[in-house]
Amino acid sequence: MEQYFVYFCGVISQSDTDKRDKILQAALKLFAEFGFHGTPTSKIAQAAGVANGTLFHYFSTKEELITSLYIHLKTQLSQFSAADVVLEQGAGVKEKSRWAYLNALHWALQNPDGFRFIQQFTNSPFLLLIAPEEVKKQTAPSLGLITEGITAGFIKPLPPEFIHTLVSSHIYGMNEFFLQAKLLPAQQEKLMQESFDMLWKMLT
Amino acid sequence: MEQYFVYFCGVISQSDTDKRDKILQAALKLFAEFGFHGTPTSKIAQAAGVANGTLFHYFSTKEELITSLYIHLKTQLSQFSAADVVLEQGAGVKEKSRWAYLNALHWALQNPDGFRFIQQFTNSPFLLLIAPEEVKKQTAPSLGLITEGITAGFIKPLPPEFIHTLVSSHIYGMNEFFLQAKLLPAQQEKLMQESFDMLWKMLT
Amino acid sequence: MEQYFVYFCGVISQSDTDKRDKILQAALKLFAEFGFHGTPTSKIAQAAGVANGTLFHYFSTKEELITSLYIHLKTQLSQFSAADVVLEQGAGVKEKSRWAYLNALHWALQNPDGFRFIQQFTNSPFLLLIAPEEVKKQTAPSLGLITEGITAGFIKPLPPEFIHTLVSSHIYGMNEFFLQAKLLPAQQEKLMQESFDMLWKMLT
Amino acid sequence: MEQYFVYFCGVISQSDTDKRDKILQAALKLFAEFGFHGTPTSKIAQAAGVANGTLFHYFSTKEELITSLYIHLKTQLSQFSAADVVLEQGAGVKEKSRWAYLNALHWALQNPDGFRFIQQFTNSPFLLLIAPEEVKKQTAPSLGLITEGITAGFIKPLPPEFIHTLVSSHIYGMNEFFLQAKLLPAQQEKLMQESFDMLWKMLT
DNA sequence: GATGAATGAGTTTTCATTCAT
DNA sequence: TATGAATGAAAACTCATTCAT
Repeated sequence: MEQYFVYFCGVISQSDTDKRDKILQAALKLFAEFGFHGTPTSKIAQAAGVANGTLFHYFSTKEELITSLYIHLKTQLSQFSAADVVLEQGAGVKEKSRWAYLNALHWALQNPDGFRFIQQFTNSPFLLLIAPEEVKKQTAPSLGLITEGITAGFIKPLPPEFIHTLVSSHIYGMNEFFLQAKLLPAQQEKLMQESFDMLWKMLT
Repeated sequence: MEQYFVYFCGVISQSDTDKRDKILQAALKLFAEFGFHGTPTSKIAQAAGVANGTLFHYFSTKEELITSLYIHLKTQLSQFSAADVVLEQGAGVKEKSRWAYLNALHWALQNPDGFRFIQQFTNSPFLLLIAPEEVKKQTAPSLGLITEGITAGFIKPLPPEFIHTLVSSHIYGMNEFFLQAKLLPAQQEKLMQESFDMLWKMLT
Repeated sequence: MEQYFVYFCGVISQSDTDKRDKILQAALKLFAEFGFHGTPTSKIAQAAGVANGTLFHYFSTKEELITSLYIHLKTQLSQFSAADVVLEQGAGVKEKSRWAYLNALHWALQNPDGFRFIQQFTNSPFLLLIAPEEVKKQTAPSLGLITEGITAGFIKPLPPEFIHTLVSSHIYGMNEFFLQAKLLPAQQEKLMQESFDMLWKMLT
Repeated sequence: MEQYFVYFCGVISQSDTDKRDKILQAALKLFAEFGFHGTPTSKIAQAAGVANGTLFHYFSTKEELITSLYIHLKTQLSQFSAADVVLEQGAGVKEKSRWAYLNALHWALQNPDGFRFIQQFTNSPFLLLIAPEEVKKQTAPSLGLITEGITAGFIKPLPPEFIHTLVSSHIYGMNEFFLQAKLLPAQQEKLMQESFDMLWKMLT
């Protein structure tokens, strides 16, 4: 389960320039704390240790920086969520769902800034700037699994998007609770498992 | 069930000045569309049909306007949610919960701008400006009902805050789905009822 | 020597309305602390316990309030300075000068806000708004005494305005020193007497 | 004696940026005429030939601009006053004092805007923003000379700060008179010399 | 006379973005 | 590529003044 502890910085870049990464990281940290409107680009550049103009060398607009960051994090989250599911091809729908669910929640807990940013973004007018195809790409694995579950007769025969929305907001709520309740790791893990059972009970 | 259709504007004022109301209404409409950072105070004043300075006569700060609006809407939502529950004292926990759940969802659907604003606010750094006691006041009825349900043995013996968070995010998700799916009223009502049953199944 | 302790409020009005006085008093106190640009008319009205608009009932402009206050205080100061001089008609020039000098200094120490305001005003562009005849009226007694001294051969045969300016700035400096040095009354009085002797030595 | 005629602009900058200087110069000219509250930053920027934002690139606040200008001018004045005094190490206390006195007065006459600004500033609430150590640094040379004079038995044994205050206000008064009397240079120079003798007579 | 809500021009300040180096 | 000084449009907020009551 060590993939949970992969450091954020290591995950976000790899291919691009060093500076681009530093900018994204700095932006994320500041956005999480002050919101994107409360964070001037100058502060981001400063925190990233680059010049003011350099930021605009990599992102032609503040808006582009924000949406880039969103797509990056959302992609990362959905990949992370689907990670082990892919590996355990032999597993049943329930087990695969449990993995996906727990992975997503773990990612959120490991990347509080990232998850917070995603929430902020989702509830902002910026969301409209994301191409629908991009959105689809990211929900596809989840919707696939749900469809599989419905077809196999495990999950209630309701629109997959509906189920997906319920699952997403359930994860959102769990994260919210964990952030505020500050449980011990063991308690947290136990409650996480139990919450999946509750969720599954609701959906089947 | 006609109280669901009370118009927002009628609900928000009554006691205060005319202009103060107009400002709040205008702010709500613009915030919902452009976000609060995307909405200059000058635009709000203009939309409200008052002078620029008048806005600051009623709200000494843009921030104060935003938080005032939030508290107003949140209070309205929680009162609306609890409305019939109070009346039906004889009802069982499940029925009272159903009422509270459906009421909240109805309010969200009747006041899409208001609900959208609440979401934006909740996910913004502004939330920290709200006194914790104010937050408690608003979640109290819901927590009371949950505690009652746990005591009576209906709801799982988990922390009431935990249950509350799950219920809230469930409502949040439902609203999200309805906003995007554009169902017929009848379908919507049916799915709403069914979703409560699912929720109840999960919690018991 | 009890005239030194005449209360300011008693001195400033007498004939006009109660409210006009309260406004002037409040203005003086606030101007002394925050400067006239740092003091909004609304604050003055508030401190005076009258409505915002009432201020403009008595003074059609903030500027008029400021200049009225200046003329009032300056008149008071010069009258106070000349007070005993008038009474002691038999005294010699030196003694009359000493009285005038000490009186002025006492007034400054009894009315620190007033003196501070006069200084601020004198060094501001507002000074240009005062009619030259008004200025002359106030310096007349002092200039008369100086001319008398020059004619009598006591004071150096230099332009009276020149002497007057030196005396004024001497008083200004003495006040400045007393304000900052916080001497005991007895020491203060002694130094005051000594400073007159120094001044007289310089001028003769 | 040609150093008296060094132009202000030449003195103020040298090391700093071009624009920073232009802003300070423009500010000085406008402040002298309209007072600092009567001078919007936009006008300063305009007069300096820079963009509005550029002013805030160099001075984060209007207040900072004002205090920077004050410290700059006050430093310049005290350096200028002490200039030749330092050179004439062999001279007696009286001659050194005469130089310092005349230098200060010459500076005031050469830099009427600067002196006027210093007066305005000194009589404004802004003065409190200046660190006491900064104030001390500037009065140190003068106090030193006075102390020397007292020790040597020339100047009356009174507190040096007291003497300093009297000298300062004497200079202030002289300047005031010269500004208003518009004498011929020769007359002015003669009166200046005479006024020093009068001052010295007073202090010894 | 007295009020105080309402006004809107004007002020300081911020900040995304550009561009010469 | 990278820089950071410079820009100027736009934002929040202030405040002297008016006027209907």
